[in-house]
Amino acid sequence: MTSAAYLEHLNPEQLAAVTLPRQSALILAGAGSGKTRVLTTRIAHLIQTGQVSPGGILAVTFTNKAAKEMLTRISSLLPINPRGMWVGTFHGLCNRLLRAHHREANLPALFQILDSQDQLSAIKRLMKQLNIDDEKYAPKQVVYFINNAKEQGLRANDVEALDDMTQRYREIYSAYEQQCQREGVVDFAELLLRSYELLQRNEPLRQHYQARFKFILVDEFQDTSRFQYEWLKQIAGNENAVFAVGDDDQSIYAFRGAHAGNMQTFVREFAVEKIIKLEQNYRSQGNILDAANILIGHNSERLGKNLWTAEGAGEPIRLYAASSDFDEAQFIVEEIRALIKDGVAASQIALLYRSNAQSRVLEHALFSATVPYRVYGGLRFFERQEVKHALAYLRLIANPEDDTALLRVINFPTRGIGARSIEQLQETAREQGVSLWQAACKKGGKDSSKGVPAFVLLIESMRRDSAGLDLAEQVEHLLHASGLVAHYQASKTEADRVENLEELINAANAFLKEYDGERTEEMPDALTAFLTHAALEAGDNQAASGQDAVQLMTVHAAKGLEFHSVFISGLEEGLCPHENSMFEQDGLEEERRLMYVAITRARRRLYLSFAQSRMLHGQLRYGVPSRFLHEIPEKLLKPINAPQAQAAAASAWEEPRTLLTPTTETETGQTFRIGQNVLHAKFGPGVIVHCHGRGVNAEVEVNFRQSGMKRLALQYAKLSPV
DNA sequence: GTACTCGTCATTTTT
DNA sequence: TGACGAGTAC
Repeated sequence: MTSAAYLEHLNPEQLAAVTLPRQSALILAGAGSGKTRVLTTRIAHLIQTGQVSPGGILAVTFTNKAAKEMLTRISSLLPINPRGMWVGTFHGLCNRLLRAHHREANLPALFQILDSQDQLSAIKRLMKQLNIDDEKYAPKQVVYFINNAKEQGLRANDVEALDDMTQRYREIYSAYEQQCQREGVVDFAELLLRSYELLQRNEPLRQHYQARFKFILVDEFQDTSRFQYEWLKQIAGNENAVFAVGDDDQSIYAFRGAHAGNMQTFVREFAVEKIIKLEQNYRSQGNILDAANILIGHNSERLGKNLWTAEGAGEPIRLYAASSDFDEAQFIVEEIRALIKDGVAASQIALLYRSNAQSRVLEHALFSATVPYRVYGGLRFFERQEVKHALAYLRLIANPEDDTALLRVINFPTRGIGARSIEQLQETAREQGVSLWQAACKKGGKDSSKGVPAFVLLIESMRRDSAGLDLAEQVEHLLHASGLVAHYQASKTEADRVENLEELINAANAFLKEYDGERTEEMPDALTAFLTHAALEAGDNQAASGQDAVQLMTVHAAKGLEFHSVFISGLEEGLCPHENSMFEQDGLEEERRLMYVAITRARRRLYLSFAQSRMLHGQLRYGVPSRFLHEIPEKLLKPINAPQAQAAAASAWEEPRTLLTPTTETETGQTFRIGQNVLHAKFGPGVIVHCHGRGVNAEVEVNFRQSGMKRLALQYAKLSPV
């Protein structure tokens, strides 16, 4: 057979990547360079040429959406059943592994997954029980501590506690571990850690999977965390080929643990010989790419890459200097109307901003002008209060020992079980070392028409009555039996929640259809599968779809998307780059990457705008154009409202007075400034957060990556700039 | 239990 | 400015 059809129309680099022999490789895939295509075509190619059967493929993505798209595209290339392949998110794959080997992992067959909300409430509950002052130890901090420890592969016992605070945290962590184990629940971080430990401990199992997954492919490799990388290493073993696709310039998730440095580590540890760069861009026109290339060129920590296009330069980038945020919004709305009038679909116009708070003015202006729009972000379907309540009833049917679920609905809708009764239950449960459910059952007796005994009866009857029903019928039954529907129907303010409850029935139905098609040995029953699905995949980011509407979202949310026209608003110092980023390790470079991602979303037309004044936190703030605007060559920009915009573009960048970064000077004349990255002999890398005094009195406060905040006298401390 | 007030807080977010 | 949680009053 000559070259297969699916290999046609690939450029030489893409072709090289797709047909690479079995070896570990790094594909540096620039924005719009066809990375998903390369990934999916490679998988198809590997199978088609008989190098591997579907079962030998493991492909990891970061979002369920990406995983789904990958599967769809593979199916369109090959008439194979993709069931045998393991394609999914890290968490999804871990779940699959743990379901298949729950006994070896010391988990119940029907273990449930806690989402972030559930985890936080579990921690709050635990802390109340342990009588820990939540003023002194904020539950959110505790969650952070635990997740952070797990991300480093540490159990409570492994955490080194040098101070009282950490000691306390560790105690809570330990109690939390026990609580989860008792209830048969795992949080997101636990999925990873547990499956990692399982493979590490269980050699036959590890060898089994290492022998099975001959080809491992990772999407968005720059977004992997340190632990996810370790996880990959373990499942890959020494023999298998890891095909990592990523773009260090689009690494914008360091704040949630992404470690782009994994790319270099990967090259070293997997002895990567082939680094293939995909630099031809099929999305944007020349001027947009030039701006993006030059901007990102200001970053120092790069693997290096330059996007190019076979298309022409296209339109210039439009720059608008607004007098206020209000003015900026007005301008944008006018331009949008003009674009729509010119025939651009509203859904092909994106309005991007750095932080969600900025959307308000824009929404207001769009609304007033009756331009249809759609805002991304906010609560997702399975995170909604009413849906979580319904799911809690489902969870109780699946596993009554689930205390989190029980507490959520024991008195919702209200049925006269007050804080007092709940405390009593908790006390009994603790004394006897049993679940709340068991404590509730024991409480029975006297009057079973109300209170806790009635609740026990309710749950039991629900379980009995829904036994023969299919999933969707179960959901429907419980919605009514629990009184949830009646409760919301009776409410004046929350009646619209009923719709979402009805939607949940649809979701169950839809899930059932898919699930029946690929029932696997790992998933014992539809109910647990559905609950897992709900926890692992929180659903669409609201905003009613369907209508052709302008898309509003943060730059983060826009990653991976593309639009005919893009507006990047709020390009002011302090907003973009965000002021807080100055206190973070390599914060400015990450902000620049964010800007790079924003720019590369545009195919044809790009608008940049900033406002000289803006309402922020209820106060009027005067801003200075972002330094990123100055990094884009003037010749690419077309100032819309000269001379302000012209002046903004032309003037050389100066450190704005409002953000004037204080410096301090040592005796020896060495200067340090806020935001600077430094290296300490003992504490390692960190970033300067405050400066005080000068000469022999010079002091700095440094936020160290490992050891946190430290105050150092420069006279003694050995601090060197990085 | 619900409705109100007060105080606090304020990037980015997937699983 | 405005959203949210905690606490208080009925």
